[in-house]
This record gives sequence, C-alpha cells and structure tokens, in this order.
Amino acid sequence: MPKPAAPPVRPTALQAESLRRTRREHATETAEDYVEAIADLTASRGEARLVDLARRLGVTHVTVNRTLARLRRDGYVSTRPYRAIFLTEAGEKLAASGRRHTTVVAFLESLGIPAKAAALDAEGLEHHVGPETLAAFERHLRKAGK
Amino acid sequence: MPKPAAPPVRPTALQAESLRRTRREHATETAEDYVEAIADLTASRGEARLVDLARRLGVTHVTVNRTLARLRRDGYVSTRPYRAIFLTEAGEKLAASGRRHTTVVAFLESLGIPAKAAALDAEGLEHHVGPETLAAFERHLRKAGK
DNA sequence: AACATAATGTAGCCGACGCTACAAACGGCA
DNA sequence: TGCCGTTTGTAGCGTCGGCTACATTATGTT
Repeated sequence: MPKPAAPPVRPTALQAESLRRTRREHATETAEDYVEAIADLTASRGEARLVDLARRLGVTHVTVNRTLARLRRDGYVSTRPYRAIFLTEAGEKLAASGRRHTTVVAFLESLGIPAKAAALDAEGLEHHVGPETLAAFERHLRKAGK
Repeated sequence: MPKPAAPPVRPTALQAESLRRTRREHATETAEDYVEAIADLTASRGEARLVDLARRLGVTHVTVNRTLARLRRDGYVSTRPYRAIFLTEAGEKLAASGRRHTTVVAFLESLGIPAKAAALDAEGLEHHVGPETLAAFERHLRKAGK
C-alpha cells in the first residue's frame, strides 16, 4: 500500500484505521491458512494429519497442536486424540470463503487491476461468485498465471 | 497470493517456505511502519512525538513506548525521556528502504503487473532505483493513482 | 508378542503486540 | 508561583504464534 510521503501528514485517523484493519486481518489469516490446508489435505489424501499440517505450514507439530486447540475452541475443527482432523461446518465455510477470496483477488489482478482495487472489489464480488464462475476463474488462472 | 487449490498438495516444502517468509516479513513490518511514521512526522512538523505516533498508528501511547524501546534496542531510534524521537542512521536507512520498496511495488502494480510479480521484481529493482527515478515513480503514482 | 519408529500430546519457555490503570514530569496560564 | 491539563513513563495483564524437551500412544515389522 502506497503510504503518501509527499503530502504531509493529513489523514491521521484514516491511516490509523487502515493499519488497524491490517492487524485485524492478520488475526484470521492463520486460521484461514490452517483450515485451507486441512481442506486440501482431506481432499487430496482422505485425511488431514497433524504432521502433514506441520510440514505443510512449515512449523512444528507443537505449534499445529496448539493452533488446532484454538480452532477447536472457536468451532472450526473437531479433533480426537490420535485421529485425523476434520473441519466443522464453520471450518468448511471459512476454508471455502478463504479460497474463494484469494481466487477472486488473484483473478482480478490477473486482469491487470491494481492490487488495492482488486482487493477492494473482491470484497464485494466474492459473495456473488457461484461455483461455475469460481471454477472458470481458477481455469483462467491456471492458464494465464504460470 | 494465489494458493493453488486444484493441483493436489505437491509443493509442500515450497509452500512452507513461502509461509515462513511471510511471517518473517511481518516481523519487520511494524518496525518499518514506525520508522516511516517517525520520518514523516519529523519532516512535516520538525519532531516526532510519542502521542503523534500513537495517533498516527492507531495504538495507545503505551504500545508506542514499548515498541520504541525495542527499536532503540535494535539501534533504529534514539530517544531521551520527554524528548522528541530521532532516527539513527540505521533507522533512516530502514525508513528510506521501506518507502522505496512500497513505492516501487506500487509503481509496478500501477503498470498492471500482478502483485506477486511486482513484489518479486521490486525486491531486485529497488536496490537500483536512484532518487530521480524514485521521484519519477512517485510523480507517476500521484498522477495515475487517485 | 515385542520392539523400534512415527505420530500425537503436554509442559514450559520466549518474544511481539495489544491493552488498562496508575505515576511522574512538563508546560502554559492565572 | 502554583496549579492543571498534556505528555511521557511504568506496572501488570492477555493473546497469539513460535520453539525445545520430554511423555505417551499407534503402528508396522520381525
């Protein structure tokens, strides 16, 4: 994000708000990374195991375990000792919306739309993108973006 | 960043690496935000005060104080009780490089280059962009981007 | 069945980044 | 000069996301 350096200080409150939003988004980012990884693993190999997640996310199994505890607490996953990890409905939704969001943003950007505008527009668009359209976006991305 | 959902799991290590890098970048983001804010404030009103920083960054003065302590520890700022905050040479450099980086990225994106590529290219380009070129970039951005 | 290895769990630590509440120093104005 | 509001400092707390070290449970192989 281009922070205007030339025009003095002006929009103090606005900048603060933007920074705060960035931080808020950070908070859910991890959760999204996890649920998306779980969804992918479940889809690709039938079950999501803790070690796979750890490898996939580049952290230790301990970290995964603790994060899973939080996700469980927040109702995104259901886990049982020494068993595979499953997404709850809320988890599925979060994973889907996360994937949908990144896909839409990527698609818009692939059309040459500046990241900022793309992110902004995606925020609104993503709620109206059906499965077919989403698939089309993904197809386009696979072809265009290497 | 488009996380490929369709092609199964494949690049485990690569994805982990990318996530790790994202986290590392987060770490310096805050420092950059602070030094840039300090630089801006110093430029625009002669001195950077703690409360201004707090307002500007949207956090409490306490948080600013503690972050400043870390920045002092890391050699980016010099502070004295109840006095304005100054950047050290390292701090100036960090502020400049941060501003330079965001400018270059924004410029590339304004040309329609997808964010990912822009970020990647900027990483290399920014070290070769002189003051005049940077100014030109900024001029272009001020005209093009609203 | 027995054992070795892999997977999962637990304990305890650390740092970054927030916060509220309270204390102390500064500064301007009556 | 003295007082009051502003600014800065400090104490203590919480959450998140990492980690190492060690304990326990599954699992697969002989």
